Amino acid sequence: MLSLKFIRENIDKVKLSLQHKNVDFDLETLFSHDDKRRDLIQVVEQLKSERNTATKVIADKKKNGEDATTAIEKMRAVSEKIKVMDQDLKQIDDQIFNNLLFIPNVYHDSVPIGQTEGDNALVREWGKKPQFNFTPLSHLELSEKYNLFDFKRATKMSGSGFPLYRGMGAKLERALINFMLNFHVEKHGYEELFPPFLTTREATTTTGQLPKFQEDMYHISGDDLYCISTAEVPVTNIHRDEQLEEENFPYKYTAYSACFRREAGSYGKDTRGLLRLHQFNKVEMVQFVHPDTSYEILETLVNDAEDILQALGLHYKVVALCTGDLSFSAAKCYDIELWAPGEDKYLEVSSCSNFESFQARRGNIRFRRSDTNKLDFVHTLNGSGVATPRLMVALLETYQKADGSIEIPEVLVPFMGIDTIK
RNA sequence: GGAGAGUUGGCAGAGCGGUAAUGCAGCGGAUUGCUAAUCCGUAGACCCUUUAUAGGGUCUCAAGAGUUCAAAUCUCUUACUCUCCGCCA
Repeated sequence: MLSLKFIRENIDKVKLSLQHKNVDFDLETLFSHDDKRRDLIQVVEQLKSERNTATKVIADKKKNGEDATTAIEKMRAVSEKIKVMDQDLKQIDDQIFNNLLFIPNVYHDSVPIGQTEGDNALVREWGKKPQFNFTPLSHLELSEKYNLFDFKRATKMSGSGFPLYRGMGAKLERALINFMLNFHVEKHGYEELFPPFLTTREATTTTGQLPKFQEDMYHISGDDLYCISTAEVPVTNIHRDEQLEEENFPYKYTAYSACFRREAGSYGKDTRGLLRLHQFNKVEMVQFVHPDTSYEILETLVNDAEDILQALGLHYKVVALCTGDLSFSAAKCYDIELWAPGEDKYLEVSSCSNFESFQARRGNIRFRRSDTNKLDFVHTLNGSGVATPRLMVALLETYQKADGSIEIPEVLVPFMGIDTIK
């Protein structure tokens, strides 16, 4: 969420961001609500001030055994007025707050301008596309061979879009999760968390999934809980309504979670196998940092995700999202795309974003600045490190051999106990 | 699911209709050869005035609603915490 003050002071920036994110929003109405609110506050506070003085007078009179009836009668009318005005004020406050929740974050100056995916900027590539002296199979064909995934039977359980991993497929999935968690903890200094997978409406609003993207979330109506679409939701809320210590920056957390997405509106896109799912596994990194350093840290966060892919020896590219492709809450975002030889395309496996104070404001996550001694909002960052389904696809397709076997990358062998699937 | 107790400032803890004691910690200041001790100040959100410094006001005792001239205090609803019982991987 942006503050009204920020919006008023950076109106051009906000308008541009609305335009690039294709959001239709009436700022003028918002401002007029705010003006009305200020007027109301002035009047009602004047009345309250009167009441507070009168109340002391009444108390004194009663103490001295004098008659206070006239004063009480007078205050009765004032109190009635205050009551009505307070209700009006609350209504307008709610209205303003609810409007603010629908304004997207503004983008950072370094974000490339553009409308669609095609306008994203290539930042760097690592490794090369592997060469095969045979036609590489897709992950689905490999799965058929080794019975790694069972989509057909999964349908009996949950309908389409929910993967069932079997045998070596299940073990490899577990190995990937364990490998990534260990890596971030041991090599990158994150604290490991294992969070709840259902979150409250309030927690889900902090990170920006609600209220705007309600239709993308699975919702448990009986308890008003939401199935998390990423571990970002519970993990970011670990410090909601807290004041963090400046000397402890950056706060670094990594967490595995299952992720649930309804993917409303994307039917028919990438429906093959593991490419787009309603439930998948992901290891996430979340950081709470000092505002002055958040953009430097974003770079290191991307590197942390890249380290995983380098350790696994997979070719990828890093892309800076353009203004039009940027998500609602992000000020800047890098995507990492893995090469999948069997699919013959790059697959997005990670998004690393700086949200600046957008989420911190919604979740009231602050710290006291030593330079000004004032409270300020922290910056939050998060990145996938990384999502497993497409990682699994790229891995299987990259490491397949001419004899039909699949090599296990060295770093995963301790977790798998074997070095080849055959 | 049932019964009971509780939720007050960073922490501890009083107040139970007249508008938040006190202690500890942190921070700032004073004093002081140094340290310690002592003393003073000390929150946040919002609104107004002001070029600024600064000043004034309103609100905040888990959240919301109600009673009242006046609510931390009384009533109702909700959330959370603890204890016991039941159920349960």
